[in-house]
Amino acid sequence: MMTSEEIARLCGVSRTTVSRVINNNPNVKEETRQKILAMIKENNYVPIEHARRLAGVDSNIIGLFVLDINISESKERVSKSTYFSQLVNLIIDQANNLGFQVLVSIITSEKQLDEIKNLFISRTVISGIFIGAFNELPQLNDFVISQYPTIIIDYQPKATSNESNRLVINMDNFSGAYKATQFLIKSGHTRIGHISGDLRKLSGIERYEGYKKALLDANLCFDKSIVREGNFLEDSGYLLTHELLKENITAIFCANDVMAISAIKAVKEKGLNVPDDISVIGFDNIAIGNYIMPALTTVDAPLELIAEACVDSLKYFCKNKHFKQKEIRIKTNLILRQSTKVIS
Amino acid sequence: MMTSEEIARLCGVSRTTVSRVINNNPNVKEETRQKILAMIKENNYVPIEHARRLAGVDSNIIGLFVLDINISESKERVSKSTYFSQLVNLIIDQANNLGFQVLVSIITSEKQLDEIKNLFISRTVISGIFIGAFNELPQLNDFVISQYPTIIIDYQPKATSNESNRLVINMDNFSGAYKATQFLIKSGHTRIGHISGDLRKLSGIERYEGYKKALLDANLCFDKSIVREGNFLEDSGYLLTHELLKENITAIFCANDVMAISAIKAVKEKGLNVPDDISVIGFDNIAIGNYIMPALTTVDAPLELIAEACVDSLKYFCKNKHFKQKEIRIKTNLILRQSTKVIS
DNA sequence: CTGAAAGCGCTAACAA
DNA sequence: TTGTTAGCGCTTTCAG
Repeated sequence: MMTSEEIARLCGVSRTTVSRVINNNPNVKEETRQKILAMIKENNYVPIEHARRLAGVDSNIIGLFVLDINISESKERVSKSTYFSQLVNLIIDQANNLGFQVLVSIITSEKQLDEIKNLFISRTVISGIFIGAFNELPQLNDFVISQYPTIIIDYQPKATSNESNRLVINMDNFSGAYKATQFLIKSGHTRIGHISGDLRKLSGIERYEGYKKALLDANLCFDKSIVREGNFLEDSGYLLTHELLKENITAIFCANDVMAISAIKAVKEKGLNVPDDISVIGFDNIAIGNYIMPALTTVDAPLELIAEACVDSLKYFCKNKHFKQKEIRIKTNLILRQSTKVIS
Repeated sequence: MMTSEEIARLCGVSRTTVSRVINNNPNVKEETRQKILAMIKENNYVPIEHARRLAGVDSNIIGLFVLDINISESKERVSKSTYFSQLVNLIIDQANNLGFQVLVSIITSEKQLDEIKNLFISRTVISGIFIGAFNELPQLNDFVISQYPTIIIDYQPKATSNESNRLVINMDNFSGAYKATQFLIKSGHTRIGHISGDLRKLSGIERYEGYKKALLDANLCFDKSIVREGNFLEDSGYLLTHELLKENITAIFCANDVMAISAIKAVKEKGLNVPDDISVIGFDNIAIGNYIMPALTTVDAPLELIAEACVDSLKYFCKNKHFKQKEIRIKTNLILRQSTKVIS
């Protein structure tokens, strides 16, 4: 096996010098450096990570933890949803671009959550990104998020302890939902139903709040009987729409696109038309939304920006040992397509 | 910082004994073991991974590599597709369940591919799973797949060198496509278009082959003018369907669901109806396919089984230092829904 | 059943 | 500019 010792011998220098070259230490004669570099390349030498880490070099592995505990009695998993999958991929991609490796874990039980903690303590990862947490976060061990640099996506922190190594990144759910609802109101709708997301999650809560506020600001009464609590997954959109259609509504604001798409199916099954009879609007702007009929009006919530913010912030943290800010909000935009319509 | 030394001191034993407990070595008096275990728990002690690795304990990190080089001139990424995202998630989930950690990397350039190689050499990962490779695999460095235990999904290996540490896992694309096409034929269709997947990938090739064979077996002529080469992504399904509709066809077999869904949109835009005018059938059985109108007839290609096969095989490899088999084929099943129809 | 000692491959003072 | 030396925290022979 190739070691730095071996490279050193081959070059007639000491291991230290080889180490200097590897770590870009300037105190090496250019000629020596080139010679060593060549030898390294020739022998396909790569230092054993564990040895470097043990000797004090920081790991470049960040943990990406998808919390997916007990979403419902069923075996449905948010981690399988388009939305989460995409976000995971985007974060990995961004991280790889900035020189991080990403260890992804899907947490489906308390036991697994403990193992996550160990990833930090054992220094397998240097920091972590959490997604999918319930806002109460009863599950997430405070120990971890207080001791290690941590980013939480879609979460409203409670305590204010030790904030310098914790960052929260959120969509601007409230104003996105507000804009969506307001748009429906401006289009003449007054009976606007809402299928919420999981209300244990910040995005679910805030989108619901935005919907309510828009209603109130327009002097429309907020009628709880045309609101249903969904869970961001296909079947809830489908089933709850069937319920909602009994309530004399002309529009539905769904807390995400997946539910909106299945809402459209439910509407059609009822013999009604989207958008002629019922307007439907989603949230997220997933790719397929533009490829269904009618194309889905939605709120663009760019996951790329979340991924970027994550990784940039982590990079910043590595340099400065603290995050630049406590919270980042990502702007959302209404995307008008064909699933909504002006009514008289 | 807590170390095994410290635990040892606290318990009045040597590090060796603590190490034995951690590694489940039976040669420890039960009483001593319990005492140490308690102390470990009390102090939240977890051994530093790097130190263990350096001392010879195998890593439990497997690499999951999504090859996503240059799919087309555009910036589209297969790694963002529902299909890949899901597969990635499923593999992670399975792996976590069997005690592996998963390091995911998305490879978008030759440079990144080199870095992958380093992950093996530096012993960051002990083995790797590759998905998204072009069948020619000009990019994938043979060095890696010949030296390290490697699983490749959706790939037809050429060489037969060093097979004991390489496993290929594939869907039964051919028979799935065959069944789909045959079903359309039995439903009375004779002019059946095909929108293929990326023909640089095995799944693209084999689904195309299955389509052809079914046609030939039914004595229908294979007409290249009603075949279009797609790329498994939304827009190709959409655009190519518009082309295909000029060709006097009554059915389209799309190489995956995402293209099938956008094909349906294209058909509707043309003022035609699915399935009355045009039958559409997909492949993959993604979740949303059941929630569009009409619900998509498709070929179920269960990613869970691939994920399971992957991780089980890896587990087996860890024990026996070789894979149990060279190739695994996952069965596919036709799922009949509403996007296809019998014609006279 | 337990401990002493050596060593995994690397980095980082400190000296030269 | 380079080398010597001493660890990093753990596992693992080998003795006892």
